[in-house]
Amino acid sequence: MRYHKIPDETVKRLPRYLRAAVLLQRGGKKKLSSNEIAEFIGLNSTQIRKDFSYFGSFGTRGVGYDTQKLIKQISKILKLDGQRDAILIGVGNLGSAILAYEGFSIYGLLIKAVFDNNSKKTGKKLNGLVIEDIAKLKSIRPKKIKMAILTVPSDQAQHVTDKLVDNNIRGILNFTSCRIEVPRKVKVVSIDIALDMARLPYYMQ
Amino acid sequence: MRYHKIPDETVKRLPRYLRAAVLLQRGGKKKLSSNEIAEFIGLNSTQIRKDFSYFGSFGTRGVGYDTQKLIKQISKILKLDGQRDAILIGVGNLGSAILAYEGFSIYGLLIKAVFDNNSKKTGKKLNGLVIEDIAKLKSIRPKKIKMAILTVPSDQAQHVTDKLVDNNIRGILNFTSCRIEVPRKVKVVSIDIALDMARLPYYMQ
DNA sequence: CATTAATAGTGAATGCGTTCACAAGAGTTT
DNA sequence: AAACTCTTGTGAACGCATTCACTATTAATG
Repeated sequence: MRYHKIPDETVKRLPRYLRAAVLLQRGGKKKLSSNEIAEFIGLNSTQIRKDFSYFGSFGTRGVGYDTQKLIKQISKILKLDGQRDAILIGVGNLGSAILAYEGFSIYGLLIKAVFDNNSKKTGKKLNGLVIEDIAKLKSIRPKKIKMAILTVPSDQAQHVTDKLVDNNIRGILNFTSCRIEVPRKVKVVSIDIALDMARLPYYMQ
Repeated sequence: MRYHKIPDETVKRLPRYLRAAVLLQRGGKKKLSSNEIAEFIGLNSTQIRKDFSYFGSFGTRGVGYDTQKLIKQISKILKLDGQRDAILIGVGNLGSAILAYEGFSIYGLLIKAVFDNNSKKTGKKLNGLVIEDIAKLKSIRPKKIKMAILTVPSDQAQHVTDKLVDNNIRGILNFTSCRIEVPRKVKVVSIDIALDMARLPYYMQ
C-alpha cells in the first residue's frame, strides 16, 4: 500500500462494513470474503477491497478476512475503539426517539447525558438519564465527552452549537435543517429528514 | 441547454435550493442571485448555476432569479407540485417523532395515514390521525398515495415493504438500518442514523 | 449612448471515485 | 509437486462531478 488520500465516500462506507461484519459474526461466520460482505450490503466486492486497501491489507489471499480481526481493524480506523460517549441536546419528539434508539449499540456508541432548556423537562428521567439544563453543559468537560447529538429547534441551533463547541465538543450529529457554523476543528454531520423525503417524488417516474 | 444526464448529486441538492428559496422569499426577497443562494446554504455559486443548467435557464443574466418563479421551477422538477401525500408505518418512538416533525411542510409533503401492527396502538389518535392496522393498508389505494415512511423494527422491514409495494407505494423513506429489496419501479431512500453517527469519531483527529 | 458592473449560462479542464483487468498469494486436489 | 481454484490487493482506465475560464445579457451610470 502506498500513500493515498482516503476518499470521503470510503469513510462513509466503513460503518456499513463494520455492521455487516458484526452481524455476520453473530450469525456464526468466523471468516468472510469480500463477496459475502458485498452481497450482504448490496454493492460490489471490488469496491470493498479497494476501500480496505487504503488502510492496508487485512485479508489473506485465497482465503478471505478473519471476521473478528476485520471488526477490530475497522473499529480502529473509525476510532470506535476509544472514546465513544456522546450527549444529546434537545429532548423534543425527535430527541426522545433518538435517546430510545437502539441502533447505536452495534458501534459501541453511548449517550451519557441529556440536556434541554425547558424547565418543565429538566430534572425528569428519560431512558435512565436525568435531563439537565443546558446551562450545566460544562459538567461534561471532566467526562471528556467529544460528541453531541443536536435535536433542538432550528432557531436555537447556532446558539446551542456555540455552547457545545465551548465545552469541548468536537463532533456534532446535526438533526436541525439549518447550517451550523463551527470552527474548523469541529466536524458536523447532518441528517435532514425532510430533505431526503423531498427528492423521493423525483425518482418516481 | 443540450441533453444531459442529470447527476444524482444535483438531484440531492435541489431540495436544498428549494428550501433556501422559500426561506429567502419569506425573508422578503423577490429576487435571488446564485451567490445569495450559495452563501445561504454554504456552497459555491457555480455549482448552483450548473445544477440549474441541466434543467434549462431559469434566470436572467445580469439580474438573477425571480424567487417565486425559481420555487415553482424547482418544485416542478422535484415533482413536488403534484401528489405529495405519504403514509407512515411503524408508530414507535421514531415513527411518532417523525409524525410530529414539522420539517416536511416546507416541501408541501403531508402524512395522510399511519399504520402499526400493535393492537395496543391501533385505534388511538396521534397528531390528528387514527392509527390503523397494517392489514388495512389497502385502504390507501383509492387515495393514490405513493410514498411511505418506514419506521418499523428491522426484523419486519422486508415483510412490511412487500406489503407497501403490493399496495402501490412507489417511494419509501427507509429508517431501518437494513437493506430492503424492492422491484426496480420502486425507489428507496434510506436514512441510517447510527451509520452517520459512527463516522463522527473518524473525523475528530 | 457608451461604459461599467453585475450576473446567468456553459464548454473545457480538472479532479475524484469506481470499475476493470490482472498479478500475487494461499489452500486443495490429483 | 504440479495444476487448479479461490480470493485478496492494486495500477490503470474510465466515467462522473466540480470547478475554471470565459461568453452573453441586462441594468445602471456618466
